[in-house]
Amino acid sequence: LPSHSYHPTLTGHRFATVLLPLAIQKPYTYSVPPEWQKEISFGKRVEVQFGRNKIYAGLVIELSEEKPEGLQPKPVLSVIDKDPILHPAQIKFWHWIARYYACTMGEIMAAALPAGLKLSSETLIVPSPFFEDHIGLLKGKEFLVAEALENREELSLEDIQKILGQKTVYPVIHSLLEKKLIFLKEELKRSYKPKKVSCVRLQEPFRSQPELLEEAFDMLSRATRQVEALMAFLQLEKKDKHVRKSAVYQKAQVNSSILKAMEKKGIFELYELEISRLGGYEDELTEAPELSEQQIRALDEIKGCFSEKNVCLLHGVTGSGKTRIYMELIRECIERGEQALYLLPEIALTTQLVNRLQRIFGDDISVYHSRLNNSERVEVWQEVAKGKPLIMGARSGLFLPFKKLKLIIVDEEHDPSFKQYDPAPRYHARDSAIYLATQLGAKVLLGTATPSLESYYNAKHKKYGLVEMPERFGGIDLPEMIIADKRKEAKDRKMQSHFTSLLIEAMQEALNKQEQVILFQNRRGYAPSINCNVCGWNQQCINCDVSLTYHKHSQNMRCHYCGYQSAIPSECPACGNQALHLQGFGTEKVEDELKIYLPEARIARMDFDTVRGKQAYAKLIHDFEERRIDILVGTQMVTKGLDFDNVGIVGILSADHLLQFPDFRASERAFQLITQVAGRAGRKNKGGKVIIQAFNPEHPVIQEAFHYNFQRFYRREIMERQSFHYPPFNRVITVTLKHKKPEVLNRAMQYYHHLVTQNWKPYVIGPSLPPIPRIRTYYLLQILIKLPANNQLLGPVKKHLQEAAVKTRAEDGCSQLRVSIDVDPY
DNA sequence: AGCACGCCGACT
DNA sequence: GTCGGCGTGCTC
Repeated sequence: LPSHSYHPTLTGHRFATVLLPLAIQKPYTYSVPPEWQKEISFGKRVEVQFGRNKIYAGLVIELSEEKPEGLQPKPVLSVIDKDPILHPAQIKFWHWIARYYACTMGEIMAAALPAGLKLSSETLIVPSPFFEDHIGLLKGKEFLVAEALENREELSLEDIQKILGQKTVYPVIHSLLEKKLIFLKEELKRSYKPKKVSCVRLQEPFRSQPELLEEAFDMLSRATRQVEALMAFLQLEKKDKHVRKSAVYQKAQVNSSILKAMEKKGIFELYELEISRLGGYEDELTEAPELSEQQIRALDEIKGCFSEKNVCLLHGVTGSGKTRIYMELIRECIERGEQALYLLPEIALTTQLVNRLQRIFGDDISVYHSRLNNSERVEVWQEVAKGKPLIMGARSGLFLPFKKLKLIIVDEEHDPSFKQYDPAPRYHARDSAIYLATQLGAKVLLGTATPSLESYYNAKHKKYGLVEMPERFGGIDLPEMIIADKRKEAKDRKMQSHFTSLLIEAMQEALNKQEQVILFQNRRGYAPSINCNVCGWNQQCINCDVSLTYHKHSQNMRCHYCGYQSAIPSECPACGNQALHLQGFGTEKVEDELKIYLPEARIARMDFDTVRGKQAYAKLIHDFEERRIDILVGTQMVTKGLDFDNVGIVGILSADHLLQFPDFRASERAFQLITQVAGRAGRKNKGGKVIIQAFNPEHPVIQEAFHYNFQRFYRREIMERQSFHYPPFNRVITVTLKHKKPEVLNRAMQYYHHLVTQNWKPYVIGPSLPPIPRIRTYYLLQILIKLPANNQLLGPVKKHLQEAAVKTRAEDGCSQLRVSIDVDPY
């Protein structure tokens, strides 16, 4: 056939592959009606029907001319977005995550898009024109529904469930539909609405010809209030392009009827202005402080390294001023007209650091984290798409629709919260950032005082650049480390409950000098369990295989895995013994007992329980900054990125606990936590001290942290990893199967294991019971896959693991089985 | 995630 | 008999 055409033909895309905001395996294909073919494009959302009546906003990820075989595509109902909400690069990134982390595109869509962009319809029932004539004839449940409909105009399925007091509502609805008394209505819920304010401006000709205003004043000569309103407006207009109605009300003491009257006279015009929900930065901007010599050198080295490599690891001790270096790189990035992403562990975002950068970059920053509401997230999304220069975000910030992202900073690179555990996608933001950057031609800076073993290994082996900053900013010494031997003090009877005399005395001394104290204990609640010392009973959670933690403050027992709560047992239900005793200690107990030993100190606690409220975290930090708190007791929260001037003592109450996790990363975590929490001491003033309490002070990790000897820690730990075939030498994948019935789970695991070992026997370890074998009423079993790093088999293995999951679920009785695959389960 | 359909035990 | 709960399969 000739390639030219004699008649104009439709050149649009005729079929669209659409991702739906649902937990389903694959995308679906829809046809594109002619009227939408010009409008539709990659990355826009479309309104589509899925199933019998539901309507969703799906995302177009592919367009084609060919009709797919064996499908009868439904038509796209409309194109929702004027501009794409994503660029092709993002979808390419999603595809990579789906492959690498063995998850579905739908799961990524769920994680990536803010809720406000994931729309689905709600089914509503409304009365038909025949409704009135026939209600009289109805009886029973149909009558109840009809009666409610008479008063309410429309009912949701949930309403009907409530009216009938039962879950199944379809039989009743079908019967009413058949009798043609009702209609079903499906509408996409618009969850995001721009925020608007009412404004006032002059009507023409006054707006463009202010000299004519004389006439306006003449016209109003007898209406004094209106004259006042006009004068107020003219003053306000000098300061602000858009004058708000409310501002005029306030300034001229007038109300809406006056403005309406002036609108009729042709003077004012009222209009709605879309405004942002994201508060702008209002304070003065300041210059970043001078760079130190060390910082200048480090900056040079980083830039040198970026000329050859995409990734650079910045290893700088706590307080060396890494943030100042980020600022410089970000500034240069913004000056080139590019975008930068600053990734942080969630908890570090709500605080000091954001303010610090805002003082430099002002409104060039948007912040993206879990405390934003849905509308705010959509607005950040839109700002990023428009080219906002700097985004500070938690891990999900990676998914924002950047236009020209050229720099990603992963601060606190070692932090475990960069890895998402549940639900899928179980991705690591640091590793994903490196892929994304490579794809976009961007650079990645990993910053930390305690590099992860993987990153340091990669740097040592020249995969990443490596820049070291061994000194603190301003030549301040690293805080002095002191180990308090709990075993020895216990023997000498010098311990006061969980405090060594060394720690108590040091705290007392700090308080005398008006210095502040941070205490770290890695457990919340009062005591991790209550035990019977006769028969050994302790109270377990009804949903999980863990003991309940005693919370003194709220006077109950709680499960830290599912949130289950119960009363405090007064006696042992097994043997009737009334002398139950508390085992172990958490932050509540530390706080409580401090009040006894240091009664004059002002003590506050910072853990999951005290910072649940929206502002609680910020308030605690502020109070500590303002020195309204002397001693801050907390969990990991106190280790993350806090920067206080006046901390004289940091105490680690039980270093041994940190080493007890049943995980190959326990040592790494312990070293990082001790070093990080120690880094909170003496940041501005000299002479900060860190007191590490331990029963086993000789433990190599405690010794290495004590000597600030990262190198020795690294050498020892990397050898262990090598000899036990752990990362970075081997790749690890865990597969966890979950089911409510243990017998079904056992059978399913047997089959799954059988399928996997058929092909990959040498790499499979297990099945085994995980450390907590039952969580939230689900029984768990897992297998471990270990493969040499860079192994060609990695791809096929992951694919097979996914296929085996589908096959196992297809077995009799296994449809409720849940399979989670976790690649690099750090 | 819904929604339909089929199976099965509990009750009018 | 039939109502309602639950498991299973399918949706372009």
